[in-house]
Amino acid sequence: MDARQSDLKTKLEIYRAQGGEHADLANCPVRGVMANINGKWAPLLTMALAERPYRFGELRRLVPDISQRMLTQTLRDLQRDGYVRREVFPTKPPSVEYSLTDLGRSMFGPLNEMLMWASRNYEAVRVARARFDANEG
Amino acid sequence: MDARQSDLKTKLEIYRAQGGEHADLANCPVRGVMANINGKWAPLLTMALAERPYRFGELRRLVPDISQRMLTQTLRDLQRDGYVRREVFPTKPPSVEYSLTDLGRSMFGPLNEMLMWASRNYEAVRVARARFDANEG
DNA sequence: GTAGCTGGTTACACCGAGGGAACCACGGAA
DNA sequence: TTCCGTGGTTCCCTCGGTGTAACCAGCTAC
Repeated sequence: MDARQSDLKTKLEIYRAQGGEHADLANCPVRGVMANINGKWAPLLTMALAERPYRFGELRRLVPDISQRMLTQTLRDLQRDGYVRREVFPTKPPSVEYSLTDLGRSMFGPLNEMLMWASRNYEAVRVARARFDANEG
Repeated sequence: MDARQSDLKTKLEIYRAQGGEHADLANCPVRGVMANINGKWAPLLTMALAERPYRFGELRRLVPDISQRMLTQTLRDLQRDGYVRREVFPTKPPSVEYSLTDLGRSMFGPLNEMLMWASRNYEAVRVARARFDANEG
């Protein structure tokens, strides 16, 4: 009936129709991609690797408040999704270098725009939060 | 020493220097902004409101698998950060309309680019995951 | 011999995001 | 009178993301 109204609505209906019975929005494939991109440390590590390749220990020293466990796990998740390439060099002791793939660099484009938006506007958000909280109590 | 190397490194040092003692990267203000943007339902609701204003019940019917609790909470978080405006109309029964603010529309730009990237590339990510998992077991 | 660096893995605990269901007040309709 | 629709709120519970600490193998330097 109303063309403007049916935009997102029909998108959602199409998505549900494609996916069959279990096509709830909670399991949308876009969500599955976003989840790994937006982990607690993934954006920061992606930023670092977008600049140049880093070795494991270098990343560890660059970001001191990440635990070794989460550094390993986040890098593995990024590697699994195809954003990061892991290369082992037979030095003594063996060293491991992480670098962005083409897919990773492609992903970093929009991610970086989000991050830059946040760093430009976090002050406005802080003000909005303060005003909201003031009108509460 | 090496100009290329010092890029992110010096940024992080500057950030730590600004923030004093408690300036760990885990509490970076950019993180605080990103957290509310990347909630489970926030991107979907922002997409809906970027299209046109919606009433509470409309959003509820548009996204059936969100619980009423999370719809209320997510909308309130978005409102608190200044992305969403909440207006009550004295109809019978009273209705509540949610719409994007200018800040919200500004935020939706880069968010939408991330979402579009994900919807263009989730197949590549799925393939990368499958290959990674195959080389594991 | 003992300590330290390389890059991990594993067991354990915590806590906060999110889900489910019940409840609320108000008014209209059958 | 009872039910439904409006837009919430509150309690309780689960689960997964994250942190802490200990442990591992191999080689080097003191």
